[in-house]
Amino acid sequence: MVKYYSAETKLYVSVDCVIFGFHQDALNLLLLQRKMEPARGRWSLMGGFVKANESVDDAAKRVLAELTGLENVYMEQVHTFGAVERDPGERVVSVVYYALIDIDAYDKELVRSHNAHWIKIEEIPPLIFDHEEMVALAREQMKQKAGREPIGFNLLPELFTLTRLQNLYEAIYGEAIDKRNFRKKVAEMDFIEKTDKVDKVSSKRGASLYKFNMEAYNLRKTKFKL
Amino acid sequence: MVKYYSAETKLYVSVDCVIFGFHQDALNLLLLQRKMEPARGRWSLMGGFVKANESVDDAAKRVLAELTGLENVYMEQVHTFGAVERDPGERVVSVVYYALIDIDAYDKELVRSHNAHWIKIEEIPPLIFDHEEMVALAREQMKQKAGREPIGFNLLPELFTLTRLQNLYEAIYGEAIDKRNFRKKVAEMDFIEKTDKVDKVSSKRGASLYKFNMEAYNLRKTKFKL
DNA sequence: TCAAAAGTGTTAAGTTTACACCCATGA
DNA sequence: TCATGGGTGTAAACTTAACACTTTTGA
Repeated sequence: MVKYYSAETKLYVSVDCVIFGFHQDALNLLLLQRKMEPARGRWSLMGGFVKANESVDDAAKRVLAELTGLENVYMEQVHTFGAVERDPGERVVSVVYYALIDIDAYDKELVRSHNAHWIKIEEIPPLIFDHEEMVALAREQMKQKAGREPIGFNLLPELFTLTRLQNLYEAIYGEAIDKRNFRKKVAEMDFIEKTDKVDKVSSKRGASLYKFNMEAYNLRKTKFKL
Repeated sequence: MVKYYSAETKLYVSVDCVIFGFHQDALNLLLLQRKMEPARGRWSLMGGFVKANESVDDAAKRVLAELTGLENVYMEQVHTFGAVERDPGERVVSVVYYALIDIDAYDKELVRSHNAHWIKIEEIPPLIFDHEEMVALAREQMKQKAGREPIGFNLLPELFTLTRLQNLYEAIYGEAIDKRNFRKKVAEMDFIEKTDKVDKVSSKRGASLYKFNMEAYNLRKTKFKL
């Protein structure tokens, strides 16, 4: 291969993942205590370096899979952090992604072996480097997107009650939502389908279980707004 | 310095700039015909490599200044493109930014010397690599942001008529706007200030010139929506 | 005198918000 | 039987959209 750019500098490129889960009516992040230098023992996002033969997106998927064992997870690129001194070890440019996962479906052994823990988003400890800024940006972007596109369902199991869906959106927005107004909107979105199954765990009376029908959503290019 | 990451691969990191201008009631992009390999002679965005001692943001500012002579330009990071084969020369990860500039205020000699030209956004020729995708993303992001924050003024000179401002937003949205509704909204934003100056160029009758008062906007944290 | 752009209010439609009670069930 | 969460409709406030004519002036 011809080397056109040989006069230029190469840099380390990493990915960092802001991994959202929904647990006990609160958003949680999967954070880990570093087992490597620099900053051993301190809290950080899950990250890793981009390799020569993989795309940046693939690196993010790989890093997420290394931690959770999950594939085909909903991920979005958030922002690239490129300050010279952001990593006190060496110069690293980091591309941040967020991932939305169903908190009941991941490889718990793998997560434990990485020294990772789910932490409520309001109780996040100080993070290394610029990771707090990454979290803040990812959270804001996820919030915006969740209001306009049906990505929140990635945080729920396939079947969910309307109360659970409402609690999810309350956690995302950080504010209470009126129950009747919320259900009115959901009722207008016919790709949020009522099943004939009933959840008897969360209440005595039982609540209908719903599911999100992605095909129906894509087909009719329906409006989404929650 | 301790080399923590020496087992990892380094990559070329570049920045590419989608440079918007507003000319003849249309959005324009500043594009150049490459004078270097690979893809010599074909149209592309202005780009450059990130150096070891500069942040990625600074690289974008430098690259923009190299082409236009302008500093303190409004810029936003858009997205990072990281496919392995995106640049057929060598592996390059590119961070894309957009810039909004007043099309009357730039160094025309510098632009000419780079073989760059303003091209109406509806008449953009085929671009190299993934640059068309970069333009599409930048345009969409700029459009979203322009509706919620007062960034459009960066595309205008300090003084402008309301008709010109409306034409700008029509170009950004790609659709006509009702004149009375538009002026009603503008009138409610007291940080868009009427001056006692009048523009006699665009009409015989003369139109009042307005200016955007950034301090007033920041101070009152006013709502913006156009 | 007329062409060309500036400027100006009102009404209808649609969207968003606020709000309170009955229902079904298991403990 | 009662405590708990499930489920339901309406009216007011606000926002957005549609729409047409008069004014000024230089050519």
